[in-house]
Amino acid sequence: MTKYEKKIYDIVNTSREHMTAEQIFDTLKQTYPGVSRATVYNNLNKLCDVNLIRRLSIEGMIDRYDHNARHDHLICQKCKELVDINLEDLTESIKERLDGNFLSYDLKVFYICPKCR
Amino acid sequence: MTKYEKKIYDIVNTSREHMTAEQIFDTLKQTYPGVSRATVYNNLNKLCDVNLIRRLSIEGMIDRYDHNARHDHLICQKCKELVDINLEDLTESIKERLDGNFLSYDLKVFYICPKCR
DNA sequence: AGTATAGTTAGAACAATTCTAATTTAAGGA
DNA sequence: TCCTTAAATTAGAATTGTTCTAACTATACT
Repeated sequence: MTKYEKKIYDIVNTSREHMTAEQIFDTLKQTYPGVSRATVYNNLNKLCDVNLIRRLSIEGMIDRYDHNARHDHLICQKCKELVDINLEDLTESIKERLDGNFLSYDLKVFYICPKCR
Repeated sequence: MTKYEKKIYDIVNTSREHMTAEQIFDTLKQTYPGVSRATVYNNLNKLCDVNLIRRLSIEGMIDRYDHNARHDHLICQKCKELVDINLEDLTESIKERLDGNFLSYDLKVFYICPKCR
């Protein structure tokens, strides 16, 4: 792991804020002012490929990056606010269904948040 | 519903192929050669807003549009091939958890497809 | 018919991400 | 330590899916 890869991994894992690439870029600049956007994207892609972090693609919003501990997401359909939620772990039941042939899953729940109701 | 809205709805509902906006545009041109891309996007957005169709945002691929009957998706992490799958319906258990405050959910399962194994 | 409203159009604009080619850094011998 | 090669990083151009804009058209309602 290069210093950038490590630092980006740390930023994503420490934050509980579902950061965008741009926010990660800004944060990284505090430590390495000369860093380039391309480095951020390169390393984010690398980290996602090896499943060290998780990319969140949600309709109508740009990609966000999240730590990889098992959890689900709750998204307000109006304001798009995104919060963590822990629903029942489906790993075993999906594994069974797919004959063990399974990598990960991603569960998003849409609702209207208290503020928007 | 305008003729375009209706036709776009039909195209998405008839296809079992998770079409992109561009593919829908091409198909629509067969019936209405003069149609504009903006019309396709406008109507797709409208149809998604009222939940008549479903937008699929999956990391690393462009948005696709799908009929809205309850089903889940299986995605190959290598080749990104996308297929339908029907896993256990989580609606009731999520509703319970959120005190009825719930719109819909979206479950994606990542695996390596037979071709890529 | 006349007027307001909604829908459509072409293409410019935008923004997130990827690409490119040059440069820098790191790693592993000799 | 120096040399060589591979890997990582850089700046900014390019790409691309999508939205925006302003003009135009169709539709619906008095």
